[in-house]
Amino acid sequence: MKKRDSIILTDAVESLQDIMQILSPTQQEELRHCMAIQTFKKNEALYQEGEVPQMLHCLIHGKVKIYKDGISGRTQIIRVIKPVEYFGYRAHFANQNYVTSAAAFETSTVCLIPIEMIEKWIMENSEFAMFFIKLLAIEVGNSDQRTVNLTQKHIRGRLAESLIFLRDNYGLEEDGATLSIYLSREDLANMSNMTTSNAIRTLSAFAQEKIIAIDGKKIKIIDGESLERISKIG
Amino acid sequence: MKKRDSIILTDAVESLQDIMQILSPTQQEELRHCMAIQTFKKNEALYQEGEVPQMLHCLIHGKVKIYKDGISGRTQIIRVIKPVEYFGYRAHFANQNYVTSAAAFETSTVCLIPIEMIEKWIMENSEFAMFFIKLLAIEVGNSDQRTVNLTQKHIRGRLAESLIFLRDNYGLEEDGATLSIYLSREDLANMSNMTTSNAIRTLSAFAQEKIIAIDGKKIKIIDGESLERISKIG
DNA sequence: CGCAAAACATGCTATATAGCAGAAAAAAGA
DNA sequence: TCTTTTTTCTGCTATATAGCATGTTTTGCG
Repeated sequence: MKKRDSIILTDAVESLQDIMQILSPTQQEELRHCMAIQTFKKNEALYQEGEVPQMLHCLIHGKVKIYKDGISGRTQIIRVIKPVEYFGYRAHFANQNYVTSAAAFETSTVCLIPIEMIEKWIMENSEFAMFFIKLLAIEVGNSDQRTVNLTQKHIRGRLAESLIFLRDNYGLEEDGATLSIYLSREDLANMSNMTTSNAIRTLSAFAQEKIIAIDGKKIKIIDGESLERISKIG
Repeated sequence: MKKRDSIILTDAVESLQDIMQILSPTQQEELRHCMAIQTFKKNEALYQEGEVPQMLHCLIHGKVKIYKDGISGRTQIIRVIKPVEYFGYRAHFANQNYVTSAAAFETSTVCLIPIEMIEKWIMENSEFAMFFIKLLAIEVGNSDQRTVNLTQKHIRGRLAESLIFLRDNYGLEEDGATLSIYLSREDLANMSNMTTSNAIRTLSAFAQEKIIAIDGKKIKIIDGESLERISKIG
């Protein structure tokens, strides 16, 4: 058990290369001492809307969704996380409680770092500060783009876009065509701002048009160009 | 002319208090030397999607919209700026060209600061860095909330929300009821993710229900509570 | 393994919102 | 001031998408 933990920790430290490189030797040492590893099962919540943000999260293994529960039981998936990405720190810097929730799509390993330490290093280390400015700046741009896509594109365009995004973000399996993430129709709907029925229907339509092939939750992209075209024209 | 300019400059320096306070005396001096003032007429563009970001903008007087042109001629107003707020810097830190455009709702005075100077001061001054981390962190939260509101609320809810937002952001006139910003129905529609026709129709409906009173572009909020309720339930 | 629960599929209906046309009013410009 | 252009308004129609019901398949669990 002890051995297994330390292997995971070594793993984690390796994953944190991007910020490790920026930190000073002293800060690196501090990080090694304050970080913790936690594993979440499929569908388990990492944090929930309303809670006080205390940890910066860094995804080491697995897949995570960030979502908001909205009007009348509808959920919007705001962002999906892949290794190695940072999340769960924004609310702290905005002096807010979490306004989103996070849950694991599948078994996921997360490295947790106390947010006060992050803040401390930001104040000590301007490159470290710039690292987070960059992350946030990119995120604002993505969020604005998402707003326009979700509001202006039609159902087919939105679903096509989600499929393309999943391909580009999580990649494909060895066959070079099957999405390497297996989402429920509901999750796909919640990413694409539509009802589950419509996600099912539209997915079937794409399959009938030979743009994709579906085998349960497995989705194979057959005609990526058509998908791009559908996504682009809306 | 020279005198008028310097009065405006003094004005601007006063408006920049929040960042002036954070900067060191040397940096303050640098800021005074590199800043410029520019005035934009109603509907004039401050910058456009695709351009290279070179200046941080700070609105001194007036009202500005940040928007994105989307599918088939539709426009989404992403954010509206009031004095004294900073904008136009995000793209630089994300290493992108502008992905949004900015234009003046009405005659507006803007203070322009070279973005390289901002970056320099961020690297020199951790409090200054933290200032921008906070701005961006708040902006990501707003953007995520906007996504859910625009996608999940119905037309009445979205318009009600826009009206409330305009009241809270730009305030009311002396009568304590009239919005102090006069927007076209089209701008109102572009804020609320609907067609101009529907903005007009829904506005008329609100007027008929005695929730607001309309006199051309003047909008008077009569029943703020109803508006809040309509906005909340979607 | 067998059962219950969840997820998926399909068809039908209801409805919110877009789109368009034509007129009136307001604003801009000459 | 008169003319032209833009904006606002109203009504009608078209359509995209939600909502619901029902059956089937898959998944999870005791």
